[in-house]
Amino acid sequence: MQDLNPRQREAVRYLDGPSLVLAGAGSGKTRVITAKIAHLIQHANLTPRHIYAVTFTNKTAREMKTRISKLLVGGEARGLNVSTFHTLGLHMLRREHQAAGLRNGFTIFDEQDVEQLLKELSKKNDIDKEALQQARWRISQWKNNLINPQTAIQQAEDDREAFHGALYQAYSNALHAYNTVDFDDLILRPVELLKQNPELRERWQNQVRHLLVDEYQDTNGAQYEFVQHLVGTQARFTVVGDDDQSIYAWRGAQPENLARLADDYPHLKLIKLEQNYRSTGHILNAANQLIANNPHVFEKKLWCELGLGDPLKVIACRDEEDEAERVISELIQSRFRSRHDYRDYAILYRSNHQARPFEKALRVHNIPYFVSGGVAFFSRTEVKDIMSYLRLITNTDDDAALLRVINTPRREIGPSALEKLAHYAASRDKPLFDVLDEFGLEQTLTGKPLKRLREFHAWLIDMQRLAEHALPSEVIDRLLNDIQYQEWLEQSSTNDKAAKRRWSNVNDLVEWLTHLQTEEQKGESLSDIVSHLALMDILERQDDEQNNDRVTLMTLHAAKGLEFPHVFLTGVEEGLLPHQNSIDEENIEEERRLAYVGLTRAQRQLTISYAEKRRRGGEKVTCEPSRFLHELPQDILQWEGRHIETTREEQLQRGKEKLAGLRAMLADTE
DNA sequence: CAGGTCGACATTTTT
DNA sequence: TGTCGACCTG
Repeated sequence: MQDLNPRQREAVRYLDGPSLVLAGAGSGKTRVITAKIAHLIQHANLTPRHIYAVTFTNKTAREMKTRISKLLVGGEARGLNVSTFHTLGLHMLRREHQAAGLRNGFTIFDEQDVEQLLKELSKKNDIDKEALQQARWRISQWKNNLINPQTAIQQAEDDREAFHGALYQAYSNALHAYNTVDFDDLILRPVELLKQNPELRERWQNQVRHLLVDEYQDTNGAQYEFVQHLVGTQARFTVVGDDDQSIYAWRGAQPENLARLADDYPHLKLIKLEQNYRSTGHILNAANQLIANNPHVFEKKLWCELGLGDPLKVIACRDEEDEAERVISELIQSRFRSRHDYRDYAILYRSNHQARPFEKALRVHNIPYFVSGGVAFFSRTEVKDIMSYLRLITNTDDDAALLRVINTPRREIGPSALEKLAHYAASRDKPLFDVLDEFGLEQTLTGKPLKRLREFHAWLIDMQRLAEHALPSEVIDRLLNDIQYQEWLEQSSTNDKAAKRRWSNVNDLVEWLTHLQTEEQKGESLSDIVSHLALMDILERQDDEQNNDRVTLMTLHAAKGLEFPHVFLTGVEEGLLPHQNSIDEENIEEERRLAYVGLTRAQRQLTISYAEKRRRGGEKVTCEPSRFLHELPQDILQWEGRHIETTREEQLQRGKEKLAGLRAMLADTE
């Protein structure tokens, strides 16, 4: 408590009702949340298991957990619930699966499964990729607003909406048949349960005695209601957010939920945290001035006591390779000067593919690095293959998983056999797996294909039996061995290197799986682990392993909530940041917030870079420096490189500075 | 049914 | 860059 400023202390102590903490970047909001949890346990007599804290990423959830246990003595934090919205929803669905109409061991559909299924369902309509995306997006939007298929169909006003509605209906039916849920369901279904079932609602409201929500500006409509129903009329909650850091509107987040809260809870206590503890003055000024270009619901001005610090450096580069080279050499020099660790540096970018050149340059210079990017890992075919196998073992109704693995590695079960199988299963109104050993199947399938299908069925039954009593790690070992997956990778990959890399990805997966089974003392079942994996509750853990002195590479989205002494904000160009799509959709404000998030990650040193030419698709395109660059206070920018508007004075100045820098370095070595 | 080859392809952000 | 799909042949 002594470490907190008066505002923060107020936020921690306030227990009389609902409260909203408007926390600017670096204002110590995580500190407030963790301190409040400790306070609730130590001074408000709440048992940890009645306290729920919700964050948006698994990483922050984990971080919060460790910070709280450091704050509390011994096992005082035991039983505390810190998780993402989706994990909380999953836990609720698990516990209440009967009420939700789900069978035990239900699985989670990921983005690709969803897309595949929608494609299958809309096959006869012959729609292109674009239209498919649109349908998916529309359905997700409906779900985020708690609109069911019937209502969607009723409200449809044109043909397209009607089509989407019908697809939504068919999609929901299919998910039900497969005993699966999608990501949106993890919020939607719990809300429905709470809404429709008074007994269940009361039980949960009694369970959740205080709810804390981090990054509240990123909640969507369904999540808003989730919170509402969990806290009930008692409304004992603390939500923390910052409208300037709302960067997930594209995913259905409604930053207006912040304002809506004040309407729904008239007694809402509003507390603003405006002192920034993270960044030096120049960095903060730049961020403040940039974000001032956005309209604001809540006025807020960040200030700090850390002094002005170094000016911001801007590096103009020839192309993306040049950018990578210059950023890395800047990093090397800086590290040499300041004797910082590699872990003190972060390279941030708008989109994932920008990481490549940096990775290459870092490898050339032998600098350890870490790319934070969970999705990429899980969309790898080898990872998806194994995941699908595991899913199928825990839930044989999961047709999507079955279709993915039934002929991988090759089992000589081709499209025509599958076509017949699917047809037969549809006529029997049963999951694919269930009809594999039916006699009736012999009407349509004979000979080798039939034999193969039967073999597959028998093998899977075996695996299921094994899964019942063996450890998850034993199951996966047996699986990889039975299907000869390493050999399959070797022969299906284009070259040895790729095969090796893919096999090592599989091993990573296995490693995390074993990790989950041993570390989490709960003794997780295979099905628990499979859903954890689906929620990407792993991998992010990589960075807190032993040798974590590495440079961090990540997207701006992934960087939210983190801080680094030195930050490189790269690819600051029109079309990239702001992204072209956002320019087209005239959604510059969110991009500006994204840039704001990037700027405010830096503690001491901020370097901005952009390329004048960049490879886009096939050919090189000329790029303009981002408009956001012009919105920064120009007098604190220190340009370097081939800036078009460079005046002679600036050139001279730069020369001098370079010399001074070299001298400093020399002095350093002596 | 498997496997090879060729050519097109397109690259926002994540639970 | 490498990933995906279409197409053809054995």
